[in-house]
Amino acid sequence: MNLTSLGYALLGLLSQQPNTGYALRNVFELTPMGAFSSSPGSIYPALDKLVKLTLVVKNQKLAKQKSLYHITKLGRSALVAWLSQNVTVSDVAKKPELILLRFSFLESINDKVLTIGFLTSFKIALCQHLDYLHAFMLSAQGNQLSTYGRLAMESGIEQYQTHWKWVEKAITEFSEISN
Amino acid sequence: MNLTSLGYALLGLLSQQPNTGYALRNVFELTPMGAFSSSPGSIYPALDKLVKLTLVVKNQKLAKQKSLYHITKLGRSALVAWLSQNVTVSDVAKKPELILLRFSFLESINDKVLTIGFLTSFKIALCQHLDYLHAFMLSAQGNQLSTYGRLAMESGIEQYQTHWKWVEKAITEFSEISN
DNA sequence: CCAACCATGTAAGCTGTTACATGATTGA
DNA sequence: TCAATCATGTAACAGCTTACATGGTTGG
Repeated sequence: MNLTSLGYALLGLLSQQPNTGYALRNVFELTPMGAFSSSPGSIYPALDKLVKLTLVVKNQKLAKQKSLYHITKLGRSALVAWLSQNVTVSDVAKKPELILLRFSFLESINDKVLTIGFLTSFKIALCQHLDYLHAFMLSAQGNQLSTYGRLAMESGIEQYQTHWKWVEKAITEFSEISN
Repeated sequence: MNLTSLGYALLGLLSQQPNTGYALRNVFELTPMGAFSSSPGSIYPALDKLVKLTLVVKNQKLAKQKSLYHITKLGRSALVAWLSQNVTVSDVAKKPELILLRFSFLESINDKVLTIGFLTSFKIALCQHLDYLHAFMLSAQGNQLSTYGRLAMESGIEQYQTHWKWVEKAITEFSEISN
């Protein structure tokens, strides 16, 4: 059951509450989730695909020409499967923005142990990737970097360090929450 | 002359030195530029397109079955046009990773004024986007965030703040460099 | 000589983009 | 009533992914 990022984003939003296609478009249009496309040409076909896979159902209950999408049990389990995967070094290196999206959808499951496990895997992957970046800086290729290249590398490293501090803070917050 | 991110990435790498398709693949495979696909099915068609647009030329000088790509004057001017654009809020919100890529390619031009202008536009766009995110947190939607949503938002804000500190540092470094 | 790697290419299929198109509802 | 916005769709096209395919070169 492999969906695209957009498919999972829609599934995650529908796990929070049933919604119309138009309202989902507005989430991408008007909130900080703006990295996803809000064009009808992407949203409606993506929703159609979720319906075809029976991960969501389409209810025509509202005013004509307006339909609500609900997540199904199968959809919820597909979402949980996606959210439960440990964060890998590849996730950190290639699609860091998806990690925070997955984290925010973990709210729908609201399982303290699962959340802390997720954050811990994120932390480990960050450590590994930071090790790789530091090693790269010390390698032959790293040594011949110009001012531009060095500054760009430093920017990347600072970003991951910021993530690392955040993850520490987040783990602490969840560890302190009553079960 | 609108290329995809991959097209610009290849053009930028070729502005540094002529290279083979295979070597370019290895850049995406083996260095921190790993967010781009290194598969032959993406690289070779993208290079073909650059050749068709006469932004690069293909030289069969080396051992048979191995060919070098060189950037042309037209290619260099297309790259400069891309790099010279001011960073917008939309760039910051939707594709932050491209901003640092563009910065690192500014090395090929090596123009202090242009570089500082680029960094300044980045800084301004960051300020605007941070204002937007803070306003969102204080809005009705921001106030009803759960622990998960709030932490995810904080992560985003911290990332942009880290960029802001980096940009301040980078501007200072370039301002101090002898002309 | 054989495995591993170098080096390039192509074809099928899916996704997303852009642009266009339609009709309903709401507020001035 | 008229414009703006709500709400959904579709068709053409470009791009990337995956998988497959081919042949050259190098080192043990």
